[in-house]
Amino acid sequence: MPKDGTQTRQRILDAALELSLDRGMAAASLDNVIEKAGITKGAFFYHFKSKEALTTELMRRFVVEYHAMFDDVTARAEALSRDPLQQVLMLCGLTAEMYRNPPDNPGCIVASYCYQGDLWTEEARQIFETEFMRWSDWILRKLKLAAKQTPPAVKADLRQVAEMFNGVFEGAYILARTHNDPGVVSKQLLTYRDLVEALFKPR
Amino acid sequence: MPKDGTQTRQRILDAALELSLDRGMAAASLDNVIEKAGITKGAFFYHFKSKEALTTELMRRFVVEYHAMFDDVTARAEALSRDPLQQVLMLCGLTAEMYRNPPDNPGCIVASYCYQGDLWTEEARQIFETEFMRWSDWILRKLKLAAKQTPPAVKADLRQVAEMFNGVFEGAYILARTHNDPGVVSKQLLTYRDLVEALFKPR
DNA sequence: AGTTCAATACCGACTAGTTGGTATAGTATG
DNA sequence: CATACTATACCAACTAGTCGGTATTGAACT
Repeated sequence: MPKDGTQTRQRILDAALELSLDRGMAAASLDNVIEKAGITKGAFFYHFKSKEALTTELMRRFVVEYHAMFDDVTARAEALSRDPLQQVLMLCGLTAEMYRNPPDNPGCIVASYCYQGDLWTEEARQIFETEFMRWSDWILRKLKLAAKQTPPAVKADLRQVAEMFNGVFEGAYILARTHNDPGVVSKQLLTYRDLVEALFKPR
Repeated sequence: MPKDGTQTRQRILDAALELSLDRGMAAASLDNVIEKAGITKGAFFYHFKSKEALTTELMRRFVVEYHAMFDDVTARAEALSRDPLQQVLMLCGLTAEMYRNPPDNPGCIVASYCYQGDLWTEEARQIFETEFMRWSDWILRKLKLAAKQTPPAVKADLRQVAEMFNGVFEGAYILARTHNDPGVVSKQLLTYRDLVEALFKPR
């Protein structure tokens, strides 16, 4: 049986993720990655054929994880209630719950990558768009069902309301950095939930 | 008439802003800036003593402009209505109006800078935080007045609702990039307005 | 009027160090 | 014995920043 290299590979990806959220992969050098991962140049190029290969792999890993989180959270929300509005509110609550003990400097690689010039390829864009739409499409479907039960308090573009989930999420990461308070991520998510609830409050 | 260097200085700043929003200043090289500004190395270092000086100056210029925008928009909102809730709704509407014809690839240097490692100094953080709070504090003050007139439809943290304005704003820039649609910035701002309106809809 | 002078605005070659990437020889591990 | 590395040397391109020089200007002096 050959030596297991998956650990080293993960270490490289973890280091790259950290650097992505700190300074962005365009500004991070391979030496930075190598040092943080505690390996050598040879090991790096054994696992990745180029820096670009690393960045795309990092993106893919994020999508897989985020996708799994979506499956988990939506499944739990749908199991907890039959009411579509309640399901949306729970999606927000459950996601917020995951950020109750946030990392020191929370961030999202989508936000990082989209300000990274050449790294922000059309392919990367589409992958992230697809992932975002998985969330917003689910929310939109539920909101439309909710609107049938209770007409919204004001006329609002439900698609934009649904997409705002992702927007608030990404925006909250930025607020977390400007206010130096990782806690705002969950607080913003919960406040978004409250606003959606208000929109569908019977009158 | 003496030779005017302020034009060149502006060209450098404009080029740096564009590069900031494209790939971030940490990844942008001075050669990039120089080429985009159509000048030479000598000219650059005549106007700025270092790359860091450029980035801080860029930040300062942004704050001055954003500050002016705040003064303008809040003054107009307060002139158009005496009702605090209406003033908040108008702030959103007027800001959204400014993004009806958005640039090709809208972005914010706050979002860019906070993922720029060393460039994201404590000083920069505080400057941006102060600027964000100017907006959210104004909104919060108005929302508290509105809450006295009409109790909110749901119990919500008004401070978080106020801060969400900045969050939605920044988040919308990211959505604009992932969806490749500059129009979402104004749409998100208007949707935030609708949600705030729903929160204070009399029942 | 012409000459001198200094300040401003700018040019572009140069340097020391860093970048992503290659190469190669050797070592440890299952 | 293949896999998974370490260590080191190397490369061309690029990095931020320096430096000596130059062109243009207005004002002071003759």
